[in-house]
Amino acid sequence: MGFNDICNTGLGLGLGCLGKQENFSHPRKKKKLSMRYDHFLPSLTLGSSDDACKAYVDDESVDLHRKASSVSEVSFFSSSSIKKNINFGGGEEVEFEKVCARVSDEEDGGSLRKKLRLSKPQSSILEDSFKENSTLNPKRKQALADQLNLRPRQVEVWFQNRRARTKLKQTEVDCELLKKCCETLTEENKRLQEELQQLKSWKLTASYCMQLPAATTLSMCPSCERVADGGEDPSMTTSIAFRIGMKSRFYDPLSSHASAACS
DNA sequence: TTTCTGTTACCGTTTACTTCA
DNA sequence: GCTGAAGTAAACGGTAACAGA
Repeated sequence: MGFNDICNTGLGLGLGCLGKQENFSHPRKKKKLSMRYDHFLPSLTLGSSDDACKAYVDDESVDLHRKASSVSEVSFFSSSSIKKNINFGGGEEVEFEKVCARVSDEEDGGSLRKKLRLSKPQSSILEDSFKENSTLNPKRKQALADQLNLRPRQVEVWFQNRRARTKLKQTEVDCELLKKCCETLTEENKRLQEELQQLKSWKLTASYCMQLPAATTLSMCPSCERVADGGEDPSMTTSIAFRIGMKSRFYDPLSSHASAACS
């Protein structure tokens, strides 16, 4: 498939971006000028009557592709772009990216987004670097960009996205933890409510027993259901049970799943 | 010293694209 | 082959820190 086959290239040849080169590394500047990043890239535009086919001759990418690299299997513009070698004046052969825009409503003034897919070596190097330090300084950014044949801005964006992913994952983990904690507390609350009901009913029984001083009373722990000899003093039974109930209020569901009421 | 302006880095959100089931 | 969901690179708007005038 040839160049012309793809773009059905017409005769229009335009040089995009009249801005200065130094603007490229100043993302904030581009915002102030209300222009998309793409529009700052010096570009050759090959016009066609129907399709908007643009050829980007990004100074940076030209420079990048001059470099030979072990990780040069860069999957730039994977499906919607082709690479082509052309000769510039002095015969120097330069590889550049030619991106054929989709024919869409983005055509006038719209964005032409180029989807980059990082290769595995690139990703793993970035991952390794991220593990070392999740933030970038300019020197490190440039070094990585050089190493990976990417623009510093791409490295920066990758780190931003990576941090966002990490944060998202951590949020998910925290969410799961809180969910479990909530379930545990709900269960514990339910159990304590039942215990409270039992204690209330026991209190009634105890008051009844107090009217029968000679009677022997037994008490049963509502949690473990062990029967204890309430002994000689029925009022003690009540107070012990009450103390047990009080203690359970300080049960920490995160630190222990043991019965709170039985220690 | 304070204020203003420009630059840089980062974040949260959104968009556009790719991959995969 | 089509479609929707998930993943992700990139863009955008906002903010804060910092340096220099």
